[in-house]
Amino acid sequence: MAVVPLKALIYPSGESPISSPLADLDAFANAGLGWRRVKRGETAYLAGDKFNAIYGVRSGFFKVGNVAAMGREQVMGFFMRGEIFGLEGIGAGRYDGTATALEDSELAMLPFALMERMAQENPAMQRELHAILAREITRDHGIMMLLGSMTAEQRLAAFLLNLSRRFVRRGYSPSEFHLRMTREEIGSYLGLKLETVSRVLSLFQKKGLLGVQQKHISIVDIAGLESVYRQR
Amino acid sequence: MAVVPLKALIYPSGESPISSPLADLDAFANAGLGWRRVKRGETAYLAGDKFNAIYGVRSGFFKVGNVAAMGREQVMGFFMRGEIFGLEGIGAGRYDGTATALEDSELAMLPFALMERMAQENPAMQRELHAILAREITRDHGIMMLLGSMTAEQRLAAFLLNLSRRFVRRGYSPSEFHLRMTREEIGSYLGLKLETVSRVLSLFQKKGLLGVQQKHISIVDIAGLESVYRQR
DNA sequence: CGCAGTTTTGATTCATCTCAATTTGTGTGG
DNA sequence: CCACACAAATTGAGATGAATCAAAACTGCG
Repeated sequence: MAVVPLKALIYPSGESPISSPLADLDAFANAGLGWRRVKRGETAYLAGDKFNAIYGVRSGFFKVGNVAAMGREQVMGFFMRGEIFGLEGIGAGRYDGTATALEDSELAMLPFALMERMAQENPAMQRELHAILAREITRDHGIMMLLGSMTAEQRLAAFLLNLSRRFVRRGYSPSEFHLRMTREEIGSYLGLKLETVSRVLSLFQKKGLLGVQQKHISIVDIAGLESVYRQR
Repeated sequence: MAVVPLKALIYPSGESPISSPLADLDAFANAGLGWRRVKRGETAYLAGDKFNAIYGVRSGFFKVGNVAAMGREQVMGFFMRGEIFGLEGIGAGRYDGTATALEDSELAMLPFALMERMAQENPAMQRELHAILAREITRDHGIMMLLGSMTAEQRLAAFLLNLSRRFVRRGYSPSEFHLRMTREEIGSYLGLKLETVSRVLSLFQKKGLLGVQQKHISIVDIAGLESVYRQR
């Protein structure tokens, strides 16, 4: 049996944007694991769907959001190439959010039952799985921090710095990028209204921290952004 | 070897306030697992400590908080008997919060390496472990929802209803309880200032939803609270 | 190439914060 | 057991950051 590291299941070819202790594993290569194309605007799963797999982004960009009781959407996360989403489903056995592609994308499906079985037999795979879950917990705590105690400016600064770091790890420019999501989606993610997001972006531009051209962002002064984030 | 369900490690005697598919497992009983008394105001661990175990509350009440950069504390969670905390440590190998007892308490220490080893050999234990991690993710998402899109009144209502549900599961009254934490800690958890917490509590009282006597809360109108929570 | 969806910007309102004073409760030592 | 001191909670008044409502400008999709 061929030994296939997890990363190879997510990334098309040899590349490994994410550094993590990768498990040697074989079953995936054969097993029901599939790849799936999802076009912009289409969904990988809907809130309420039965949970069976987590997803790795091979290419493209996703949002996972939760349409709560009364129409208002809450975006729980954005995911780019090499990142994994769908973990919110594990608890209840159903996804509690809807995953929507923000651009034409490719997904690797990682059936959870299979992952569990493999983790059972392979300590490295187990570590990998726990790392994935732990990363999600850490990520969520960071967001709680943001939402619980930061101003609109700090939230936006943190958001942009976080995006920048993630882009850079994937080999893109840290300072020039294209937002795939609308102001409304950013706002939902950060607990702000779209007008506020727009205003703060304009403010940052006026302060000389950013260049903003609709969805094109260029970070002019990273240190400045960081100090906005830390201020107070 | 005696077969000991996980719950028995957390609860002193036979009782099982939490319903979950419990693993049959033995190693714990013998292994390095320990119990620990923590007095009110003392800590189970500090932010930055090396992560080695997660904790089950056998009795008492804990808060886990994160003193970010500039003095301002952010409370990430409150934990009562039968609940498990310390999971934030798994990701980085260090706890990123400080766990403080809000009353004299007893903790069960669950060494994580041991749990992983056991999960490796015992599918039921593995399921248990994943359930613990998944529950934390679900919990965090709920809090993100709160913080991202709810008013002060809705947050307080959700908080009280959540406490009530948790108390009831442990065999306490759903409508009469004693808050172990200060208004400031509640506020930090909910992304509000202590004065706001106090005001909203007073408002609820005036509306006839609650009786408030400092830390004694009696929920007079659960349905009313629920409708506050859902309103809009 | 036109139009719907998105973004920007302005004016105003409102919820929550901040600052401040008072009351109430709690733990400690005489 | 009482009294004192300190911490926690309540309440008020005013300031403020973000939301809301509204209009105009942009733009990229079909």
